[in-house]
Amino acid sequence: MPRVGLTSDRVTRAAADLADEVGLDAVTLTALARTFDVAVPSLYSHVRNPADVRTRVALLALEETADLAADALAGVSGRDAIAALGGVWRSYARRHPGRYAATRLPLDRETAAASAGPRHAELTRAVLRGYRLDDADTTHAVRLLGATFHGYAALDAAGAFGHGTAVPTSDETWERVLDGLDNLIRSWETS
Amino acid sequence: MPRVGLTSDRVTRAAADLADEVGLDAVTLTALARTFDVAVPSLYSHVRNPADVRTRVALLALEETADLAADALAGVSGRDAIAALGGVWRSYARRHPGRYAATRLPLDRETAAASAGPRHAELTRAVLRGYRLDDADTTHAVRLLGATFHGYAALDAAGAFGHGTAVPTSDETWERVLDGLDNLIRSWETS
DNA sequence: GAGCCATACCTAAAAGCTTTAGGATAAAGC
DNA sequence: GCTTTATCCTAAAGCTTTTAGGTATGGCTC
Repeated sequence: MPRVGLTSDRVTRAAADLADEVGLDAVTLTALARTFDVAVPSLYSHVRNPADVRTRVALLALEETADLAADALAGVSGRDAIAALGGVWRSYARRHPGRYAATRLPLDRETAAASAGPRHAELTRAVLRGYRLDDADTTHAVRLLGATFHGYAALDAAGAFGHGTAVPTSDETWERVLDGLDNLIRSWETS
Repeated sequence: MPRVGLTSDRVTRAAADLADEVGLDAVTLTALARTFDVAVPSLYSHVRNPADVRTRVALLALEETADLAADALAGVSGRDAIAALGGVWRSYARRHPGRYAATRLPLDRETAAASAGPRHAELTRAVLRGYRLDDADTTHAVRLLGATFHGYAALDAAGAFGHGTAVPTSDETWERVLDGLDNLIRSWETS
C-alpha cells in the first residue's frame, strides 16, 4: 500500500481549502481523511485534534494575509494605504471565507505571539506612518482600523448589507467608510 | 416520574446561560439535557437540533440587546447616543460572551427578517437622527457604526487589546473611537 | 545490495454526540 | 373517571473523536 505523504503542512492546506469550500465548522477529521483517502487515525500523527487543525488554518491564513498586506502596502500612504489594507481583508474574507473565519478564532497567548499577528500590527502601524500621530493615538488608530475592517468583513459576510440588492451597495459604503477613517485619523494629527 | 416542564423557551434560556459559562461551542444537547436532568432525546420535542438551539440563542440575544439599546437610547442624542448604543454592545459582549457570540452567527433570510435585527437597524437610525444626514449617508453611517461596534467587541473579546495590561487601555481607545465616530459622522452632515 | 530502523499508515475498539423509532405515563379536558 | 394529548422515556444506530497497538514501507548504514 503506497504512502500518501502526509505532513502537518499538507493536512493544514487541505483543511484550509476544505474550510473555504464547505465552511470551517464542517472541517472534521473524517472529511479531511477522505480528501487524502486515508484512515482517520492516520491524521493524528500530524495534527493533535480538530482544534489543532483550526489553529493551524488560522496561522496559515494570518501568514497569507500578512504577505498580501505587505505587498498591497508597498509604495502607498495615507488614504490609499488605508484602502489597500482594508481591501486585503475584505477581498480575502470574500475569496477565502473558511480561512478568514479561522483568523477570527481566539488564539492562546503564546500561539498568538508566535503567529503573524504581530506582523499585522506592525503593518497597520506602517499605514499610519503617513499621519502625524503620537504613540497613544497610533495605538488607538491601529485598534480602530482593526475593529472597522473586521467588523465590516463580518457584517458583509453575514449578508447584513443585502447581497448586492441593497441600496446603497456595500461597495459604496466601503468607499465612504475609507473616506471617514482617513478624515477621522487626520483629525487626530498633532497640530 | 414527575415532569420537568421543558419548553422551547426554557431550553433556549438554559442554552444561553450555558453558552455564557462554557462557550457557545460547548453547548451540546448532552450538556443541555444534563442541566435539566433529562434524557437527551427529550429535547427533540422542543428544539430541532443543535443548530436550531444556537439560532434560538441568537434570536434571544438579539431581543435582549434590542431592549437594552432602546432603554439606553431614551432621551440621548449625538455623541451620547453613539456612546450609549456602543456601550450596550460592549458591555453585553463582556457580560454574556456566549450570547454575544450567537448574535454573530449568520441567520438565513427569513429568520433574520423575523428577528430583532430590523429593530436594531431602526435603533441605529434613531441614533443618527441627531445628525443631519441624507438617506444614503444614513445607511452608510448605520453600517459604519455596526461594523465598528462589532469589530471592537470581537477584538476586545479575543484579547487583542491586552487584557488590561496594555497601554493605552481598551477603555481609553473606546472613548477615542466614540469621539472619532461622532466627528466623522458630523463631517458628513449636509451644510 | 542486504539488513535495520524510524515512522507512516493501518485495524480494532471505546467513548461521546446526534438522531430516529416507538412506548409508557403524567397532566389536561370533558 | 375516562379519554386524549404530548411529555418524557428506553432502545438503537450512525457519525466523530481518540487511544492502543500492529504492519510494512522507504531511507539509511554497511
